Amino acid sequence: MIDASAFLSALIGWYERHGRDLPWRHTHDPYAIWLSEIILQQTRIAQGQAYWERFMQRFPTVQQLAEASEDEVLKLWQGLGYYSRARNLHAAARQIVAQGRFPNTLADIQRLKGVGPYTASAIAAFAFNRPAVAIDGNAYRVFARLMGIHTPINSSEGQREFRIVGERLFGLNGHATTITHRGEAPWRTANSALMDLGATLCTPQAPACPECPLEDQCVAYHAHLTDTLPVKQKTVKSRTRHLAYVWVRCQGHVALHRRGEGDIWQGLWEPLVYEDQPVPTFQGQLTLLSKGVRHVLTHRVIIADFYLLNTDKRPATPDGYVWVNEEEATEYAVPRLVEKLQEMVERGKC
DNA sequence: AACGCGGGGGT
DNA sequence: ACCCCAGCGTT
Repeated sequence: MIDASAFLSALIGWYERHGRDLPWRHTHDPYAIWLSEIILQQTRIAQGQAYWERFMQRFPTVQQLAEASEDEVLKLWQGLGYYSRARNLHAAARQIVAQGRFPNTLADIQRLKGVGPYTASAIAAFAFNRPAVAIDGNAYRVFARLMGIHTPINSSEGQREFRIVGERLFGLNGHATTITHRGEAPWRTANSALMDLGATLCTPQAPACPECPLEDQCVAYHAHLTDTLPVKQKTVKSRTRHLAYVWVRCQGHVALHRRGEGDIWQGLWEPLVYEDQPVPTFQGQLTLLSKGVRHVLTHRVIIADFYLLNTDKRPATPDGYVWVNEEEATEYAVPRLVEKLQEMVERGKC
């Protein structure tokens, strides 16, 4: 079995030549790194990078983020999905400011809202170069293949097992390595290298094993198991929901409401909505803009009809709706699906 | 342990 | 159609 020193030196040697150059690797600012980690949870770099840059520009410091309203943070987050990340990000910013400084130990970092085992380890390593192993989807894949582990990576048992394996491969279990990188502890580099190896070589499909510095040691490579590992537990199948949105335009205003807890898109805004029931008759002119718009979430498929209602008299709306100036409607954070509706309404004007 | 939570890209 | 992505919080 490969030991920590051999693993780390192979990994770091490869990274010196083939590692990715990413903007948040040019700083050790824990705020910038924390922000990148939250944005990149379950999110590809290609999708998240522009958001990181916009957040850093609008909120250069954690104090400025803490002073913002939650609505502004949600608006800046719009389109990125998993909106609880944005709400937790904002809450954690206020935690950090209340504490007076950014937490700098693994345990204290993980007490921040929205920061779990992976993100805490990543911040500890990237910001503070602490001895930690950040096990994300890339690391799970590398470890499963390298060590031939069949335990499902998304099971409790798997999480425990892979953490133990990662700590052993990094030499964090009392058997300290003497590996260093540029005269410093190797943890920042080792974690970057592990992710880059998983993202660019040890890919889910068609891994580039001949280019891998760990090929000789890799159980999956020798046993032809790269198509089998890692193992994941079955996922729940998605269900279909039917929605009808009505963009109610009345004297330059439109009715919006904020979605509540216990459902998708919590905290985001949307126009008048009907679920599993017909759209009633209104005074004024009701136009069907689009029928059966398909919108896919992780465990939901949403089929939506879009309507535009032009009327001179405000129809009765359920509690919680507010009438906002139509030009200002774009200031509200909305789900991507509602953004599509807004685009159709806007196009219809021309 | 199981489930809910977005949106986008690749094959 | 299915998989995956720098996962976390709740039940």
